[in-house]
Amino acid sequence: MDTQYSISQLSKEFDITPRTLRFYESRGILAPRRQGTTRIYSERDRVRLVLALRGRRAGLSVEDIREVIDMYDPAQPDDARQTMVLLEKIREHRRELINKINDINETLKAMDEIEGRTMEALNRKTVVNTNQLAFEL
Amino acid sequence: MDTQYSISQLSKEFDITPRTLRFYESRGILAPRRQGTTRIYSERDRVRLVLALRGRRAGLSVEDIREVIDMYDPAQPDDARQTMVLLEKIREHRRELINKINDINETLKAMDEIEGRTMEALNRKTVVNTNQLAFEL
DNA sequence: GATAAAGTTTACGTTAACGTCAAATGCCGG
DNA sequence: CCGGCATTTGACGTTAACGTAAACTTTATC
Repeated sequence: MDTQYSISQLSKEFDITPRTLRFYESRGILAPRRQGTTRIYSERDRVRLVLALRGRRAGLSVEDIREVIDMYDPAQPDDARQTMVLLEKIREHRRELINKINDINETLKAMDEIEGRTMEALNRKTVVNTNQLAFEL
Repeated sequence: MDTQYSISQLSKEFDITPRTLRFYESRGILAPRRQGTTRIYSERDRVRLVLALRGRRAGLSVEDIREVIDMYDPAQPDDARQTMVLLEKIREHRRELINKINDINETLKAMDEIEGRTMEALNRKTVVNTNQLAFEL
């Protein structure tokens, strides 16, 4: 079958603009073939796009995304030295991501506490308001 | 004791520039008192800065950070309606953060796989190189 | 074969979060 | 009193990740 997609199909499916797809192409993340001048995206492009959007939501830069995806989907085998360099980059990314998760968790904990305290305060206020209301009736 | 800090002390401690501290002040996150024209940061400022930097690493915008911190450390009690609005914002933030963690975890899983495959490839290459080396010797 | 719909390139615009001067002021040891 | 260092305000500069508009071409449709 070798499914293929137009730029508008992909942009609708993932709720991004064509501009974003062209931008990712300009940064080496996507490489659709051309039919004349029109872009035609393959299944492989679609997979790379999924990974890219996930990385984006995870907070990676477009450049980082490209590096990671290229490792995941190696077009040409690199020499060992180059591979080690990239491997170290991946590990660094991972350390950063783990730190990020920790920060997020801390923030979530703080939010929980805020929510608890706020609800409590809110209840107190509601009681007061109810009393006032009762008083006025 | 009521410890207090100069702008350079805080910027060194947290490895940020004075510019960042002034910027956060301009956005309502910090509010150091002044001695003449010079900023003097209190322990409360320091705490708010810690929260701000954590939120920053977690991927919150400065505006979001301000909202969250203000809820955490309410200067004046808000009316109930306003409180509900902020509370809903907090909950939305939390949903976003949880999604973010999921994306990060997916990315980490992909990285694990990449690392495994890369190590494998690397080992194969090393063997080849070793052979070549042996051949040349 | 006109017209609309979709796509293309080029290029300038936008926003967030600071960076980077510049020019002036405050303060301190010698 | 002076040179030097810390700070201040103000303003323009920077980068990333697209948005937006213009001017055209291609493709589909009636």
